[in-house]
Amino acid sequence: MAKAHPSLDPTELGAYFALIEVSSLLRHSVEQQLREAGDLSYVQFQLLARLGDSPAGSHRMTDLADGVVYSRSGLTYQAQLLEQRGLITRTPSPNDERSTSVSITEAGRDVLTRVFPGHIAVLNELLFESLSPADVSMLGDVLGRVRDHMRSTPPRSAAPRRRKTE
Amino acid sequence: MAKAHPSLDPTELGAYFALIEVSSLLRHSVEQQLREAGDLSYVQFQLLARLGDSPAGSHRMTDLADGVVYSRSGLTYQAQLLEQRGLITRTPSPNDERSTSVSITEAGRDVLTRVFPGHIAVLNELLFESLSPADVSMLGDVLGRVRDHMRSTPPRSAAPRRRKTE
DNA sequence: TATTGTTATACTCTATAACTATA
DNA sequence: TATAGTTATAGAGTATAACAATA
Repeated sequence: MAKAHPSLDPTELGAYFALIEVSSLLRHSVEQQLREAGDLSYVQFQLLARLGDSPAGSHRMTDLADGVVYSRSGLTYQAQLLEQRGLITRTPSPNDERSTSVSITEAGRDVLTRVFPGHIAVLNELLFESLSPADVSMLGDVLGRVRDHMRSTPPRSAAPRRRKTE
Repeated sequence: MAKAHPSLDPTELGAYFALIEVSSLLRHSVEQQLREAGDLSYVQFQLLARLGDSPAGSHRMTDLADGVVYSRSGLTYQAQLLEQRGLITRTPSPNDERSTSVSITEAGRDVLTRVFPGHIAVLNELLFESLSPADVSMLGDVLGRVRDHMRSTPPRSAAPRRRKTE
């Protein structure tokens, strides 16, 4: 809920600005690296990484859209691009014919492998270099809590899709 | 898979993922609010807010581009939109005829005033509600340090990112 | 009827390069 | 020559709504 009179104290303002600025700069650098190293947009990278992390190497479209904060049509668009490049495959799900099962291919894994080192290098350079292990730990803890809170808060405006438990 | 590469420990990975996810979700909600409340993109809001914060209510284009992490042409585009709506004015700088001085108008301040409450409400709802004052303080401190570090490294002008010293 | 996903479409945003003008 | 800014352009990405197919 919102406070009675909306205002932020300087500490909150500072945290907000820092968060926005850091994430913008980081995102920008990372996107550049991904584009150069593997001709991937950040969303495409996220999709591949998520599939690569999955034990089965596959997910349903809806699960992917949920994880990446996307409209389903946007996800379809990105999936088409990845499929055209042979980095993923899409097949109807056996259990539920409505669903599409998305799987990462060997070529997809290769691209991930090619892209990871530079990706990590950017993160180390920009994000972790100026932080102590304790800083990193706290950051993950605090932001993790925020994320859980955000995920549990239903979006205020039209979002007719429900999230399913994995 | 290659394993001789620098990798991230689970803590770092968690912090990174949380940062990306939180900033994405926050950005998404904030953009929606700004669009609904004042028909502003986030960049336009940033520009107006920056001008509104300035004592003189004006800045040079270059300073604005610097602050918002933008290409100059992108800034020109956004400034045109804001000027068409009468929210800012652009005039040649007196001292240096090459420069353009951008000023916020009364209408621009009105839009900011109209948009702020909802903006802050979203921040409170999504970001601050799940955090203690100490968390907020720590977040601002740590991310502030990261930002300073990022800012002190060469901007994303041209040079492709390399791991090794040049 | 509700859900999953695709398509059609229209639009916003962003970056690069060429350009003008001032310093 | 270098800097400040604009323009022209072109492409990528996104969301909305209509649609088809399955549950």
